[in-house]
Amino acid sequence: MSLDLSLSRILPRPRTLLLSLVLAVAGVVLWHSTEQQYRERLSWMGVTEWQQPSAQTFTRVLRNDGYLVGWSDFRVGALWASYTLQDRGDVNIGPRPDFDADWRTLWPVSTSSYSGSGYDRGHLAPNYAMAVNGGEAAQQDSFLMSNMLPQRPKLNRQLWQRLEAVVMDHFLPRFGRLQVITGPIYAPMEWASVESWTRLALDRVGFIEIPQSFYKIVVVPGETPRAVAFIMPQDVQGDEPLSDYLVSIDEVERRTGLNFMPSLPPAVESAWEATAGVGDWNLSKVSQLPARFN
DNA sequence: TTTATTGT
Repeated sequence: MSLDLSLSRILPRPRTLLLSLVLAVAGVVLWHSTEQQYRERLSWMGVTEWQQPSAQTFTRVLRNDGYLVGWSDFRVGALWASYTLQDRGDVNIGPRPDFDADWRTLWPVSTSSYSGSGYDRGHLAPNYAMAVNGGEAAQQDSFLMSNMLPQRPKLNRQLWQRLEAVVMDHFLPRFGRLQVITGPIYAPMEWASVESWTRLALDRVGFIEIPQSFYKIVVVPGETPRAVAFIMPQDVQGDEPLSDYLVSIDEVERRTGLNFMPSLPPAVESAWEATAGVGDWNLSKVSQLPARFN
């Protein structure tokens, strides 16, 4: 008896091969369209893009319960977090969960990576907003380390906390629905400067690059959408008026290189170009509200 | 605890 090792015995029959291919393609198409639907639900008018894509700007979109994160393997940190909020009235939220490592980042960012650094683990998509809007699963996901960036305590616990509280306590009840995009701004990289390289190599918490400042964009979806944006630096006292940090969305795009809400009609976008705070946000009323913690 | 770390 001889052993038949000819290819025809090993390879599937042409018909089987074709069927497998068709199923594989159908699977990919289905997965892609499902993933698109998830992403669109969490980001009104399109997922954040780069103005000029390059190897350095490579971003992976991590989908979570309640929010999306654009993860940069180059910075070892998120470049943006995006979520939509719906006013749900008074909701009791569960206890504050523990921080959790996220294996998808590939880089080892553990829950103790920030220890002794002098920086807080600052949420991009906030615990409270995620808990109210998306329930327990979203709240738990908001504690993934991929949703954290190094923030100075006075920024995280005071100025930034006040901004997050205003979004939930004033903007959301008033407008009913919001699109929020938030993330870091890094010092511009000058390729010819030794200082720039030194900072890139050393100004880190573990592997994570330390941002210079943070932005938050808040939009009321609609045909003539309102928009407001802030950029807040690391070094603040915490009790400054929020309105001191008002910027236009265009300014945030210039400083990040990102293109937010890429599907917006050009007319709407150009209306936002130079204006900080399109429409009335009643900032004078909320700008000086105190921090919850001191 | 609508933010967190430190230290016990």
